This record gives sequence, structure tokens and C-alpha cells, in this order.
Amino acid sequence: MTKTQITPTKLTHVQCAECPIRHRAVCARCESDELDKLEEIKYYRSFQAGQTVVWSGDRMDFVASVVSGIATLTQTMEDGRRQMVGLLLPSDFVGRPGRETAAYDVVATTDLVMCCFRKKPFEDVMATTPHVGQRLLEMTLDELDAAREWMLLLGRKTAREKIASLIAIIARRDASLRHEKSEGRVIVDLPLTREAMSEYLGLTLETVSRQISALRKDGIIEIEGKRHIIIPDFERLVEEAGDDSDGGFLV
Amino acid sequence: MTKTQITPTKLTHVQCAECPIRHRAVCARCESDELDKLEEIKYYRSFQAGQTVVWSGDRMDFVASVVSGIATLTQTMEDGRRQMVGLLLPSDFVGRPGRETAAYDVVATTDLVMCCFRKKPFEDVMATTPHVGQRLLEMTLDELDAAREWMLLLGRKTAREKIASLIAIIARRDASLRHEKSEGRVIVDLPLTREAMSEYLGLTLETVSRQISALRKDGIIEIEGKRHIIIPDFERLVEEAGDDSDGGFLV
DNA sequence: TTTGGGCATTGACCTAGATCAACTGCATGA
DNA sequence: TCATGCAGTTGATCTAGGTCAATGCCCAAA
Repeated sequence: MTKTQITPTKLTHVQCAECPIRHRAVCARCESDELDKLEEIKYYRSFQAGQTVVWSGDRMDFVASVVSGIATLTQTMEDGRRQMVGLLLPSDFVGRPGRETAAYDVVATTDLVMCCFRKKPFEDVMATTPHVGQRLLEMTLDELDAAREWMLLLGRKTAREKIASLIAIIARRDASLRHEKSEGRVIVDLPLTREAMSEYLGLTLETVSRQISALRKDGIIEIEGKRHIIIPDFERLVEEAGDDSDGGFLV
Repeated sequence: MTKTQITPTKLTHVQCAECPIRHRAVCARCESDELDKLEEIKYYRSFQAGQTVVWSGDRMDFVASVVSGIATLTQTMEDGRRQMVGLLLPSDFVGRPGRETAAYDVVATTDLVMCCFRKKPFEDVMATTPHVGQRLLEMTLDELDAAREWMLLLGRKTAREKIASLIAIIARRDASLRHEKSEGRVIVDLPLTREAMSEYLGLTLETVSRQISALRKDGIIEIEGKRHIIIPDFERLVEEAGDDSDGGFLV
């Protein structure tokens, strides 16, 4: 199991964190002159934890890729109810070619660095180099699958299943968060506060806290400090999550 | 009433129901030889109400467009809990270029006719005609937006708001369902059973039934028979839905 | 070394929606 | 004509998770 971390794919993934079309082992397909075009139009932006990158409805004239830190996509109702609809870890892409405005808030939940591309020139690159668009389509389809898995979670899972799912997903999602993995033992640092978790899961923060305590009492997880979680048996956690599929690529 | 249906956009929409890249007023961009390529590889399939078009996890070697009838995309857990994650009305597209297997069940909820394209040749067309891919990317981004709006509904809205949202969305979605519209008065035939609605909304069918009754008692809607709904004041319904945005394009 | 503020936990209680169950109204078909 | 059966409604009751409130913990600023 540990093996996966040092496969070429993972390496590629990590190496390419700054460029959206180099994501997830797509490098091999890129030719240097195409990359050059992207190099020319890219720039970096930093945000502090808590800062809002873009507000829902605002003009968003760039697409971007997370270099470091965590960002979230959040929907808000007038009365303040909030639902997180996306979680962006390093190397994840955000942006909507062909769209004027953002459809939801993009918030930095930790200090954040993004690699941005002004939208117009990026769209030009897309138009002239088909596989950039294809790659983007693939990524969007991935996100759509993830969103739909998440709909199952929001609509049908119990609070306990939701928490177990979230921990499992975060453990699976990003190599940098998975500190150890052997014999099913996994260690994760949650990158989210209890409140952020509750916004993600459609729960209150009290329920999140209670269910985490319950999973701890039942020996499914161990906790050190607030955020550092040891999963003694990953399979057992996955059972608690009630997952049908292996949840390969949630969010 | 019928007026909206004969605007150029609408006509395009309707005329193009059988071809995925002609959807939603995109025809203007298509050149005839590209369409010819698609003509060659297309074929039709019919399904009876209740039939499953594809099972989650099964091989899905085509992409398709709904010609008539209603299909739904549904996630299922081992213990039978079900969550609908997509609703396909005529002219909607389903399929995942670049994917081997279906990520969820596709079910015909009414008698259904689909216009299918074998996946491999369709992908070839995509590879050679960039704007087909671009169009598909746009559509996928629309779906993603819709899925994320839906996540807000599932995670944060009350039962009453969910029902009001669903009715509003169906009323907005498809011209063929909107029989009359003047002074905010709208008539809709729900294309779903109470059970299907409950699967969509993350509720039980009893709660759906109760909330529909409640909306009727409060004069938000009127009902004839089981499915025929009159909305005397569409704005009031939208208020009940708690929608922040104008909900332009929800699933 | 206090003080204050942000996170998290835990308890007591309450309510929206689930569950279980009875019943209606219609259509289908023997 | 009467069964059968499906879709929908409504009632009575139960409970998972929400709400409100108190408390603990840690760190950073005074």
C-alpha cells in the first residue's frame, strides 16, 4: 500500500503542483512550446488564512491552481447558512473557462499560494492546444463525480458515516497529509477546524465534535491534540463510512 | 405561455434535442461536415419506464442525449439507501468521454428515447473538432454548478425549502413542462413520483407528501390530480425555496 | 501571570423529519 | 363486479441531530 506514494504518478503530481495542465500525470502529454505559452501568462498570489479569494457573483478573471495551503468553495444563503461544495488541496484546479463570474465563494482556510493564469490568454491556449481542453474536461468530470458522491453523503449518510467518510477522504486525497501507511495504519492531520468540517458535512460543529469523540471511544480513530488523527485500521474506518465504491477520488 | 417556445433560442433547443453538440443554441458554431461525422455514428435506443439504462460500475460504451422522456442518475448504498444526483430532461446529455464505466445508475423514470453515440468514434470527433470538446466542457461545468447548488440544498435546506426548490427548478428547467406563464402564474406537470422526489431531495416520501400538502394549504401552490401543479405566484414560491441566486440553471 | 479569544468538548433539552401504520382513490385486469 | 396493487395522504410516535449553554484548553498579547 505504501508503495503508491513513490510511484511515478505521485511524483509527477507533486512536481507539477504549479501548473494546471501538468496535473496528475498529464505531463507526458505536454509539449514544451505549449508549456512555454502557459509560463508566459502565469503569476502567483498569496492569501492569508481566512481571506476570501473571490466572492460568489464577483467577476473572476483568472483560473488557478493551488500551490500550497487549503482553499474551500462555499455556497451561502441570505440567512447565513453555509455549505461547502469543494475542498482544494495543493495541485487542485479552480476556475471556469468561459464563465464571467464565480458561482461560489473561494476561501483560503489556511495560508494559501495560488498559481494563476489570466483567463483570456488561458482560453486562447485552450483553443489552440486541444489536449489542454481535454485535460480540463477530464478534471471537470472528476470534480463532477466527486460532487455527486458528496451528494450521496449529504442526502443519505448519518452523522457518524459523514465524519468517517471525511476522514477517509482526506487520508486518501493528498500524499502530504498521509504521514504513515503500513498494515492499514494511517496518520492524518486534519486541515480543517470542526466548524469547517461541519460546513462541509451539512452538520453543526457540536455534532462533528460528538461524532469524532464517539469514533475515538469506539477505537476507530485515535486523537493527539485537536487535529492529529491516527487510524489504526483504515478498512474499519471505511466500513464506518458506509462507502459503496472504494471512494477512489472523492472531491 | 407558448410564446417562449418559439423564440429562436428555444427553437434551436427543441430542434436539436437529438444531437449533443447542437444543444442549447450552439448550432451556430457547428459546421456541416462536423455534424455529418456525428450523424454517421449516431443511433437511437428506447427504454420503458422503470428500466435501468446502465448500472453503476458497468461498462458504458456510449454517450447520449435524451430525445424524449425523463432519466435520472442515482447513487445507491449497499443497504439500499438511494440518492438521486442528476435529472435528465429532453436534450440533456449524459456520458463521460474518457471514462470506462458508469459512476452511477442511469434509470428511465418514464418511457425514454435516447440518441446515442458510440464512445470511441465520438471521442475521435472530439479530438479533431475542438469546439465539440469546448461545448462539452461548458456543459460539464454547468452540471458541476448545478451539482454544487444541489449540495447546498441537500446539506442546509429544510424539507419545505427543498420541495419549493424542486418545483421551482422543474418549472424553470424545461419549456415543455411550463404550460403557462403570465403575471407570475406558472403551471407544471411534475414528471416524478413522490418517491422519486424524495430520492432527489434526501427526504422520505412521507415528508415530501406532507410538505406538498403544507405548501398547498398555505396557498403557495394549487394541485389538480397528483402531479399537475399551479403556481399562482412564482416569486412567492422562490421565496419559500430560500434561494440566494436566481437559481438559473439548477440541474 | 493574568487576560482574553479562538477552538473544542460535553451536557441538557428540543424539534424536524423519520418510521410505522392505517387508509383513500384509481387504474387494471380476471 | 370484484380483487389486486400502486401512488399518494395522513396520523401517531420516535429519534438523530440541532440548539443553547457551560466549561476546558491553549496560546498570544498585555
